[in-house]
Amino acid sequence: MSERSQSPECQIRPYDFSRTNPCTQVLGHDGSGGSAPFQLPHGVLPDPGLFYNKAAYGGITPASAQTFFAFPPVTGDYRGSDLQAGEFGQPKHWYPFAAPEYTGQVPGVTAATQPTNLSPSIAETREQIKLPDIKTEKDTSNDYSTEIKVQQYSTAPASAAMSHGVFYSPAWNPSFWPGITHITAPGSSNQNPSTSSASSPSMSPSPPSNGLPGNAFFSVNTTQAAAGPQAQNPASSTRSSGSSSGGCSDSEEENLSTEELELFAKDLKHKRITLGFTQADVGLALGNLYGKMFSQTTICRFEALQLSFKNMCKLKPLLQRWLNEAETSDNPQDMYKIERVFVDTRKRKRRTSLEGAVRSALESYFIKCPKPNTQEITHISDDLGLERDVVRVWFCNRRQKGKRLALPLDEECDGQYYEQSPSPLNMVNSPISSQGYPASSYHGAPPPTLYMPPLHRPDILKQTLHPGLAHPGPPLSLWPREVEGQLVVTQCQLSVVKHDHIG
DNA sequence: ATGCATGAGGT
DNA sequence: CCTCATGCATA
Repeated sequence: MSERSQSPECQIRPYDFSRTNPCTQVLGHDGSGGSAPFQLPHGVLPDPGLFYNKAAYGGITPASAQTFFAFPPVTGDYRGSDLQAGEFGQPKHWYPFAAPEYTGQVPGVTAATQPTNLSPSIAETREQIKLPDIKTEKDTSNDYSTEIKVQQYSTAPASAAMSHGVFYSPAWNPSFWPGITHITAPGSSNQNPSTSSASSPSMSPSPPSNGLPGNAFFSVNTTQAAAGPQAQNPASSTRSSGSSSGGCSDSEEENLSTEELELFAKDLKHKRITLGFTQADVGLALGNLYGKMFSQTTICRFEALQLSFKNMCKLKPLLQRWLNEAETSDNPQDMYKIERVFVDTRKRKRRTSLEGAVRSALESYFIKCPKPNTQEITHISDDLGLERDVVRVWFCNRRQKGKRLALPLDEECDGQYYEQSPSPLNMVNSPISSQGYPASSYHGAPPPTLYMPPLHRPDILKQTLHPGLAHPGPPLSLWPREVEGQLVVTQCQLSVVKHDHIG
């Protein structure tokens, strides 16, 4: 139970950065590098093994790197190949009534009824929910093809029914939020929007002993109406810088301040733990209560304030309600008694595990150019021996991460992303109103005009760059100049060059 | 807790 | 091809 063991506030604050300009630091390396600042990433990290003990990898030397992905255009769809095999991070049974497994233990829990002693039971539950690992990327390191043999968890043949996709409660359609207005759940139809919290059907209704929570959950859909109000569709949301109106239209709160969110997140975590729930439990509970479930990841990120402001606003109301109910309920357990959701059967691409050196290289590239164009991506991918898509996705994620971490809640550092800035190195002070938190407005934070590559946090930096690379040692790879003789004279590169001189 | 991935919705 | 929300898988 890792969860419960940690202190309510041991969470990390993603947004406490040092004022140091990472750019400067990093770039400083270039400068020090003198005339050879632009070595190719792999050149800079000749032997990953030196940095990481994972020598097992055999190191990704330029040479090996190329063969690293010898496989053909895997680009294809990873899914579909075995629609019915299923992915199995979790059991896929979903029973209209409680699933045997659950019922088995739930009763006990239900009977127990002591919020604080749920742990054991819950633990069990989770045990069951979680399934044995399936495979490790490392095992199959160079061979995607092998993945095809996938798992054969025979559980639910239901797969046929749904080609793929995650299934929320049967009655739910994914579109949930957008136009909740009047969805009618197959099973039930009693809506009572108004009393969202107090009357949540799933709260404690389920007969303690019998362990047939299923029913209770079905009615859940009703609540949906309640949860629905904020049916602002993500797309249209305006959340403009104003923040107040945009993202969260839920009747509950609109003018969430970063501070409020921060407090709430903390409160949530604390209470959640106190009540004996894990993040995953909460995610499931939300599904039971409001129809839309969330993963442990999301809950985790919420608590850690690692979601965009808009996203935080959107989720807060739900979590708030959950919290309210959880606190009031006699049987908080009911809230997490899950209705097992079908795990989608899509075949997900095997997660690429980027080796440390490669990651560092990417990081370096990122610093130089957070938004590489197609050509650049291609170059990078070639250079590192990665699939283009992997690189592309990496950058996407990197940017996203940057936004999440760089300016979450922390008033101080709002909006300075790389956002479009032609030259990240120019530290453009873009008024981005994209995903971050409402700028200033809240605490009159003076926006530091820094290029804030998400790495401005020492800790992050460290973890991202890895031990051996965090200091002015080996110049991190930078945009290669020897660009296979041509192309890539992009803004990014230009900026790099420019900066180079600076250094 | 976080890295990589997916997919919807937008240019 | 991007952003954004989100989640599986893994460290």
